[in-house]
Amino acid sequence: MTRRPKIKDIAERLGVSPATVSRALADTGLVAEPTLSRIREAASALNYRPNVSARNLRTRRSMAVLLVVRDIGNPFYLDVVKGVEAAARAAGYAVLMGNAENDPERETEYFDMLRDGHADGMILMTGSLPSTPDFRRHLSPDLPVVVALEMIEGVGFPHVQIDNEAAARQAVEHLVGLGHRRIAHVCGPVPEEMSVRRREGYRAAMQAAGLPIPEGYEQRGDYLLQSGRDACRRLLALPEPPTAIFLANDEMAFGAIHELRRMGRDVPGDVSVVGFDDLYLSEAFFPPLTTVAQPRAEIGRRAMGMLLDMLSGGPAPHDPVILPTTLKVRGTTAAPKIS
Amino acid sequence: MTRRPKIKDIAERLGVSPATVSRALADTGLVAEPTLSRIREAASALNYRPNVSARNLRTRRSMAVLLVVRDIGNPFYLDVVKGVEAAARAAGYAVLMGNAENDPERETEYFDMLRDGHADGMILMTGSLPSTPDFRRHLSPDLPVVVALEMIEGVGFPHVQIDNEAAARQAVEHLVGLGHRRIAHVCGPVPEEMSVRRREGYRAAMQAAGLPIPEGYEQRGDYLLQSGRDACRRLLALPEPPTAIFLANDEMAFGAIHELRRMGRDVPGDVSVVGFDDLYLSEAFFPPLTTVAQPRAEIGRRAMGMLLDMLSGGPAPHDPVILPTTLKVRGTTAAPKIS
DNA sequence: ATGAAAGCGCTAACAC
DNA sequence: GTGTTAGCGCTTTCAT
Repeated sequence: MTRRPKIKDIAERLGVSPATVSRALADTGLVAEPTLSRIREAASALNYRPNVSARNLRTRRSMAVLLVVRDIGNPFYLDVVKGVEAAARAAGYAVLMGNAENDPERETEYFDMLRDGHADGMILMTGSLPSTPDFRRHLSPDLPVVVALEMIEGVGFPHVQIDNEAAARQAVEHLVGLGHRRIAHVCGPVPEEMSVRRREGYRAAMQAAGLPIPEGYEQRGDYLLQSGRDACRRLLALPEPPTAIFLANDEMAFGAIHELRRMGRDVPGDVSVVGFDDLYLSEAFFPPLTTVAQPRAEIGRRAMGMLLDMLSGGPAPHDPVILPTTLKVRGTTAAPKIS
Repeated sequence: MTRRPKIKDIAERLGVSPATVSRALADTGLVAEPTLSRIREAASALNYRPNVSARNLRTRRSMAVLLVVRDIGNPFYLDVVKGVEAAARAAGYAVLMGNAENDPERETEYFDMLRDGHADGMILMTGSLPSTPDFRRHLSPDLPVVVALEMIEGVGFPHVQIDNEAAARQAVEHLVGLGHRRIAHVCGPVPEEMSVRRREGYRAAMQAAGLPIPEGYEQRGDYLLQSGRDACRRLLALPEPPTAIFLANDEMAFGAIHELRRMGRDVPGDVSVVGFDDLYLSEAFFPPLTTVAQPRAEIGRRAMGMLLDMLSGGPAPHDPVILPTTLKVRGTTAAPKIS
């Protein structure tokens, strides 16, 4: 036997029909005992494996899902991907990797992959959708798509996410609670929804505490290390520099801490720093970073769970699933010096 | 039109044969101009996309590759995955995610996925293979499999990797060059090949420098943060504690630095630390970590490139591809205090 | 409980 | 340059 065995081979060997072999191997419970065992043994002996293309063609399903992230190289996604993978695996689905790189054209391609049968469903972790009319025309809210981490408004896909605004607010309240009054914020690339929400949380907390947001206290970043550094430098150059900085993600927070240190400031002695995301190893930094943790693996699992429900004919949930965040108070925040 | 269009629909609409449509859409250059354009336009108007299951069944290829890592949650793989994804994408291949979790059974499943047509080839980044006789029996060296990062001996798969021993040796030589004589090592989970090689590099460098390796100077770790901490504590409890520690990866190095700081030791003032891998953000630590960088994205690209060559009928390269590493001298290493 | 037959949608021989 | 035909390997009516 040099050729890969197919169902027909087993069937002929055993003098049964291909249909029976298929039924036996699929555990349908429709095949009676003497035959069942013989088929299983023969399949095992021949080291038979069903051809997935043939099966997919026939069943019109691929038993695969497509996971599309903004940047596969960003550690931020590690746990989410892990959660998705685990849930998919448990349900017998394979996971295809999608890397959008913030490129609308690529995103379109992933939607195409969905349509052409590469995958049965898609989990989208990009903050936006291509805006070409051609794309919009073919967009339907009952595509098997779940949006996770990010928000995409106006297309009716189910979401699983956190309350970014409330979480940011909590982070700033922590600083306020420590006695800080001069608190600055470095936001992400507004007007992206996530960046806006985190900034809104900052503003809400400041207002609730009756604190002003002086000119220059809101700096714009892009979630990368260098932008944290740059924003920090600008903040320290202010006539009244802040005693605390809340940055919209951990990576920028590391950049800021670096810059502070380079300029001879102690963290948290001179300036407190709070991040957002609780990256892998954020706790291992020195000092360990105070930050907002989101349940990333759980987000991945839930997103996959929702997708699986939709794929098995369930209705697309209309309300977004909001998962709780945790403020991790660690070593980069302290009371301000008496001034 | 409510149903998904198929080739036949286009063919009938245009009064040509399905074969012609297929050829036109596949850019075979076999269809002449009046027809060609009409077909393209019709396909575009109908928003036609070929069904991949049908195509895969017919062509006996899936145009997908399987990427299997030890732990998808480990940041170590980020750039490798990115490199693989980029190369695969450029060649028109999709990437399926495999997460072995050090479980031989799972690994077997991924080999099965290869056989059953889920993917045309596989990139393996696990250090070992299942050892069950059943698995070994069906193992052939001309499976389209490339091993990256790790080494798997005795099965004849092509490899792309770094010279772990030479790289480790270089790291230790750096410490020797700074004047250190009491240099300890925290290795990975020996007897895994990678851990062994890095340890051999340490030993070779010590021997070449005429330095002894006192009892207890070789500690065993498991590449995780906590084991770096623990090993460090044991090293400091030695009668003659080391002035420098070379750890087999960055994560353990962070653990060690943490522990050193907790015990009031300055890095690099009291103890120098060198890691291995140059993790994402290792440079952002304080002090920035001195470590060995390997060209991870390039490893991914090359592995994928080799796999593509094999898939297009090229011979499996017999000699492993060895990519160069770089010692990144940063802030955690300095000359020892005069003692 | 099993078999016969059809067909999923595509591409590749082979004709013309 | 285009059409005809067959068939990839499987699952699923429908019949018995």
